Amino acid sequence: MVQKRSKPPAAKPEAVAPKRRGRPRAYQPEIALGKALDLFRKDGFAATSLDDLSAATGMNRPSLYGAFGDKRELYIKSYQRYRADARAAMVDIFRDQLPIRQRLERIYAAALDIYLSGEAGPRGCFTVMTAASEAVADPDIRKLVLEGFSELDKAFAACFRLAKENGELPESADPVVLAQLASATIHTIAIRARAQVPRRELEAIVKGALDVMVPAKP
Amino acid sequence: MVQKRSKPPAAKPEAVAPKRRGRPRAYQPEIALGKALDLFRKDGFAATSLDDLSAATGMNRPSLYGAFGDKRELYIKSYQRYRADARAAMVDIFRDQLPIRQRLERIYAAALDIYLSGEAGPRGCFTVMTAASEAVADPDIRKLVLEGFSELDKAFAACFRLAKENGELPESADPVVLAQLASATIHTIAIRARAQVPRRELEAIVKGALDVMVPAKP
DNA sequence: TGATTTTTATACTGTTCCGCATAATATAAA
DNA sequence: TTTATATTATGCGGAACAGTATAAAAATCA
Repeated sequence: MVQKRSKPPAAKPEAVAPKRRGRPRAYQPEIALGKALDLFRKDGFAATSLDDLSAATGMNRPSLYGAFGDKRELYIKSYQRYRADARAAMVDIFRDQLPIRQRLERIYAAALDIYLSGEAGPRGCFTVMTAASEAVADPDIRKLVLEGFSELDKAFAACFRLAKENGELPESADPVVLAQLASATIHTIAIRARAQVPRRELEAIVKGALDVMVPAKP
Repeated sequence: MVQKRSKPPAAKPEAVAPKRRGRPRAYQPEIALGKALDLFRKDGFAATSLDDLSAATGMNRPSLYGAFGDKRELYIKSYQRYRADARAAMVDIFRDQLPIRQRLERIYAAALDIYLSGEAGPRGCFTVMTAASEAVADPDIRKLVLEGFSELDKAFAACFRLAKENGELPESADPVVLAQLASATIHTIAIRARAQVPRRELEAIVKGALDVMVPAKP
């Protein structure tokens, strides 16, 4: 692929009106992908049919194929969108300068918001759902899921490492071990959320875990 | 249902040869249920067809229906069998008198044996899998899953309570909070196992969690 | 032997599924 | 206008699916 097309003189970076050639799209890819993600999060891969996806996105099946590929590719793109959304919801918390306890509290609150959202009941964590289903037989999907786990572990470890440098944690604290506990807490509330354990109980689990991981401030 | 049948004088408790009336069964229900469980654990409810189940159990579909009911009932019976098996694998560990650290080590080792078993790769925890899929839309199944979570939480809490009584834990230790952490550790290794994280890494997670939950013995 | 009972074996029904082929439609370029 | 292009709309085809109806088989009982 040397030239993008024939004309566009490689000038403006696709400003506002790309002036596409044929019949205009009747859908917005980002919105449609969001709808697909909603469905997949609710019902999982196997129980979500292309007809369901077609109805939810407002796109008919050929358009779905044209835009996203087959069902598996759409699932993968939905999952990547989920990860991007989750990252976006967390990035401020990881960037702001905060005491470790507060930072963790905000992370878990944001996680619970994600896990408990959904019109037809809480939907849990899509990474966990995918690990429990498609990741077993599909190596590509498995790789993404492992990335998801690893990303979270590393983010938590960075938090604890920073807190230790700031003297918020005892010298004996091991950031990696604490990060694994923090991830485990994420996983347990994600799973329980999906079984419709009420938010109050999940918050109690988080509080108990925090009291063990970081010194509570009285 | 007043009388069981017509003849059997309510004497012997079904010794060995019940002398059933019609054509003898070509299958053993317990073995068939085990095969069904194996399949469900591997592929989940939606991705397991009755043809698959028929092939795995050696029973044709009408026999499956006669013995276990429809697919959903078979899934529920498989899940209950899973719980019974898991309980049986753990009961000794909970009964024996052991230092808390050793007891937990044995529990996690047994759990990993369950989660990592499977000819076609590790299959994780069926309770977690079910929570992630069927428990959302099916209240009966959800109830079973919540029971499963609760049973584990309570068993762990009993362990920690006993350890505290024995002076193995500081007075400040909260058995319920520790139990939630212990369950969280179960959940995280169950999920990661399903994504084929190697046993060594899972054991490292367990060790880290144990070092936080109970004093390591040097 | 013949009747009864229980299970197995075969095959059918209607539905749902995924993916695609074909045709219609709406835009830009010539 | 005409042509080229990109999308939408309709619907087909073959496979897989869950559940069941019907008939054959294998045992006990009379």
